[in-house]
Amino acid sequence: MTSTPQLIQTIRQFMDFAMHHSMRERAHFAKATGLSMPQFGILMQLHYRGNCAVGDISERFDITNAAASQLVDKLVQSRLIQREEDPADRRAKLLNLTEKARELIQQGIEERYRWVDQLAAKLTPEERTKVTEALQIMTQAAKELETEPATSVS
Amino acid sequence: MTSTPQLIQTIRQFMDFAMHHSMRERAHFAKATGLSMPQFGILMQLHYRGNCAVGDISERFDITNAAASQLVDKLVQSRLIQREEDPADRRAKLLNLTEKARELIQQGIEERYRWVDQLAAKLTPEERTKVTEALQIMTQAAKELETEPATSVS
DNA sequence: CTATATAGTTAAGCGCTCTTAACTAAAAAG
DNA sequence: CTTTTTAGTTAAGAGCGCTTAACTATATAG
Repeated sequence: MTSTPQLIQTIRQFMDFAMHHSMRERAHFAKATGLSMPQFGILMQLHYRGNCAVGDISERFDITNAAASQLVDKLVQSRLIQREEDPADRRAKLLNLTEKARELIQQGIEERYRWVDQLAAKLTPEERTKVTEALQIMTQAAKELETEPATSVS
Repeated sequence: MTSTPQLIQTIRQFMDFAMHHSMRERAHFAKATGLSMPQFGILMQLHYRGNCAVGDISERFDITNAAASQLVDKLVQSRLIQREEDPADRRAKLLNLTEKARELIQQGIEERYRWVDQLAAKLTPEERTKVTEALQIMTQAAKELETEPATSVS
């Protein structure tokens, strides 16, 4: 248990940089597309988690069904979401991204990761090897954490 | 230029995890304290960048002076910001966090980094060494990027 | 079949942020 | 000293997201 404080400090510092850039790019993208943050969030959920129902959105963002329905409706009117009846349960709706939305999101992702590309370009081959290995370790640990119940800190 | 695609993929993947957690904790904190996202952002700016004027806020968040003034005013009424005349330029105002705000922010930071602590706790001593070294490399690269003019990707 | 629970929509109303426009007051320029 | 620029505030009004409440329609339980 020797270098833990330094480790934590190092992770926090890098995450501050990463967060700072991601937030700014996210805000910039939302502004450029005219999407509000909640609308943007819904598109990202559909992109990463796949098609879902209105209730999944209200659950994920901790808002009422009414609010989710209204947000979805605006995205439908903007031709970014397709809303159709679920044949298996005709009360429910199936939400899909339109092609227009997919293109938009792809742009957003590329913009968001431009910083990562610039960062990677600055590293030497030796550094790249080290960083790749270390972040794979971190990602693995993150995945494990996600599947565990919440635990207390050491 | 051998392993760059894998490197970039690895960085992106980890950043996705980190962003996901940071965003959720940020939203949770804002909700718990009753602060809106813009209000929270202003407090964070004052925390990280130190005291500043109203104009600095409007510039940073790309809003008008009027909007910044109104947001600040609400934070002043909530006793989270102290607003006093700048003796060097009596048109300007000096904005400071109150003690109440500092305590609040400290809680927020701890909450936001709980994930980091859990992550660090999962690593072996050997992994800790590797991760520390790699993230120091990345942070250094990020710092260098920040001071450079915007560059195109290789 | 009837009663109840579930999925979603709609409308009214509140609070928030934001903008524009008009304003005060101080600083800088002529 | 007068003019112009700068920093900030205030007010009116638009737009958005959210909630509650009332509603429709489908599915499920008794």
